[in-house]
Amino acid sequence: MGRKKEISIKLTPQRLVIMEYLEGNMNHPSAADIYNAVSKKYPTMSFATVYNTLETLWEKGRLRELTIDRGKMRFDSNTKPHHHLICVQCKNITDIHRKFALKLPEGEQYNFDIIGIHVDFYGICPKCKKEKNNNVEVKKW
Amino acid sequence: MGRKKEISIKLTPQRLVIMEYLEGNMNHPSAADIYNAVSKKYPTMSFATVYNTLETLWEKGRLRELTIDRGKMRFDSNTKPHHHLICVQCKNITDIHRKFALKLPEGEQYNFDIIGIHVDFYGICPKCKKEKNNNVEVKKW
DNA sequence: TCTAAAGTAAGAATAGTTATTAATTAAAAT
DNA sequence: ATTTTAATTAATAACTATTCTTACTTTAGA
Repeated sequence: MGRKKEISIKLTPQRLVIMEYLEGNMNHPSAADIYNAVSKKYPTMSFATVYNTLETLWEKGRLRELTIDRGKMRFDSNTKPHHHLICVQCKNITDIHRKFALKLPEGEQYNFDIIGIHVDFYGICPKCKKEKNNNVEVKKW
Repeated sequence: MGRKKEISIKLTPQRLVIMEYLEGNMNHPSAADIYNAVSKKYPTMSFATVYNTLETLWEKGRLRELTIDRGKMRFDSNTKPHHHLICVQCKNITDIHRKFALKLPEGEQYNFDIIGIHVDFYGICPKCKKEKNNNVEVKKW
């Protein structure tokens, strides 16, 4: 009935809570973000289950993994092809749903089977621009 | 005299060995790759020194950090603006020096100060295409 | 209802990176 | 050239994110 049925994974309470949290979430949360949020609703939730569920959803193509932060995965429940605008200071990520016409150059070495293209725009977001001392760490991106 | 002098960091034997290894290196090595390679020439090299040097070079704008692999940094000594073509299977990274004309959509939420744009093409490289069982892990990217 | 397969929770293990500290060294200042 | 001092190194401990292990539990289907 519900949209959730469409994906062929066993529906457990834990998975439903996680999927509910992710659905329409535009914050590109980390595994810890997800764990912290869902354990409020489901206090016995374990970190392993968060990771297991993320892995499963991703295998089913329901999730994109983002490697934006140094050493910390972030997850994007928006699986429509889109690009990202990343604030190098606060690490917030904004979705960009424009389509860019990008073609690889010709050449032997580029003879890949392309399966995806991601454009990352890096910059300082309006909020961080306003704050003082905002250039202390700007070089770090 | 040499090009190395231009950057304003103390020149130590350790740093020179690391810089020499990185110069013109197109392999986008990880910290471990670098450590393994340079400790052959300089056996007392410590991992901490590799990380310290990478940090310093990056602060001086002499290095780009790539977050391609899950949980492992890779480093790019080519600081000219360029893009990447990534094999989702063997994780090799090919540089693309074409320039793409990319503009952010109009809109309040996109009012960033843009400081960089990176395009990542994902695909299967020619070498991996030839190999058998090459779709075992293809979904994992 | 029973069974087999799959999922969960807790915590141990691992990998990559960062932090700490005492000893060493490079570059600047005599 | 020697001294000074401030930065760098090496060893290793600590930390963080993620994966693995295991015993127990639950789900879905026969």
